[in-house]
Amino acid sequence: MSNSNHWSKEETADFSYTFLAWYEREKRTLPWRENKDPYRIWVSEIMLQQTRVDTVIPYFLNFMTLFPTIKALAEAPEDTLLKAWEGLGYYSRVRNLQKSAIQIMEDFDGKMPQTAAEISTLKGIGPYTTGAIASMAYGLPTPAVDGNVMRVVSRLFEITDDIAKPKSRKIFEETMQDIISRDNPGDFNQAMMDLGSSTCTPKNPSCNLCPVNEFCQSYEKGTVGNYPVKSKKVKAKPVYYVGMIIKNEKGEFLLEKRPTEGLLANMWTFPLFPEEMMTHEVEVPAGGLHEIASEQTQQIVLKQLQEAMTQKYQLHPTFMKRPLPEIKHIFTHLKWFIACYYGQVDQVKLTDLPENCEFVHPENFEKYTFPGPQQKMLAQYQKNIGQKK
DNA sequence: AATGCGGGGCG
DNA sequence: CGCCCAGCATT
Repeated sequence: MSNSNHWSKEETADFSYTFLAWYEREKRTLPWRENKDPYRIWVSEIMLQQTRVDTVIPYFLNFMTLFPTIKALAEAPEDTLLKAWEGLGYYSRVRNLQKSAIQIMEDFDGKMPQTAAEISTLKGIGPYTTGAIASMAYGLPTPAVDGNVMRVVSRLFEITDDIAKPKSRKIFEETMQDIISRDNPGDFNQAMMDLGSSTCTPKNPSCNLCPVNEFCQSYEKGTVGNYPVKSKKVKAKPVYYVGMIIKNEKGEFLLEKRPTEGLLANMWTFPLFPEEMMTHEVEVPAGGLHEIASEQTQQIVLKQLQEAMTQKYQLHPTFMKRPLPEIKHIFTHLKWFIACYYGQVDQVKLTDLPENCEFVHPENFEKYTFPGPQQKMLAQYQKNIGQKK
């Protein structure tokens, strides 16, 4: 965890002085830095979300020509607006921008609200953008914590909180709250972001050129490379299954016990088959098996289901034509997608079932351990089929 | 806490 | 070419 006391008053003042002097010398000339017009700052900050400065500049200039005021933005026709954003991506940003402009016309008398609390009520403005506008336009000492700032601050104070976790943002906001310049919070925030993009870069930071390296704890210790701590979200690997929900004439369901080792060991599920076994002859839509449009393709899949059931269980179910909507279940390292087919069998001959399989009545399900995916399959069945007769 | 949104840069 | 990036809203 982070320490809560960072620098003495003197060190804090010393840092601000050095840092702001550097910013004054080195800051880039950008169209939205010409003045402190809150509208310009707002639009630029929205455009800069997930978008590089060089990309934003021409869009910003064009946007300001087309919609020079909040009122003009609020009244802009949808197609003109979208056209002005074309190519920037994340189009909900521009829709929210206009929603907020309308909100400002109606609730704030056409003037940008001037407190952090009010600014943050606007659509598309979260914690970062609130801090950016409040500090840059109104001189409020509000942190504006984005990825750059978390990186810089984590190195300055050797903060080990994982910046990939949403709740870590709070730690960095508190740290910024402690060190932000009360005299010039807007430039302080912008200096943080400039430093992060120019010098205190993710890879190969230019510490020897850094204006504040004498304040940097990780630089002093030679541990800059350890920061920020950022967990890689190990992408859960997708695995596709077909689930068989087989009911016999006594109302019992076929359950299968999983192997004694490995994932979900010894737990019970409806039989699961790797999807490829059913679909090696067909193309599966992105949304899963239940989105197969062609009757013919469905028939091929059904035929494969039949063969699989015969081979493994000596059962000959009558299947529904389409599977239930695909179920998702996320493990740490795997993401299961299961398309369940419901089928009925007449035969009650149990002798041919494999040893790890049983027909079980729902009354007795509580005696069996069901893992998450099985709970979801069961719920999906009950929702779609279990009710109706 | 996890996911979708859309481009661009990078290996 | 696929992988990763990162604020915000939504769920």
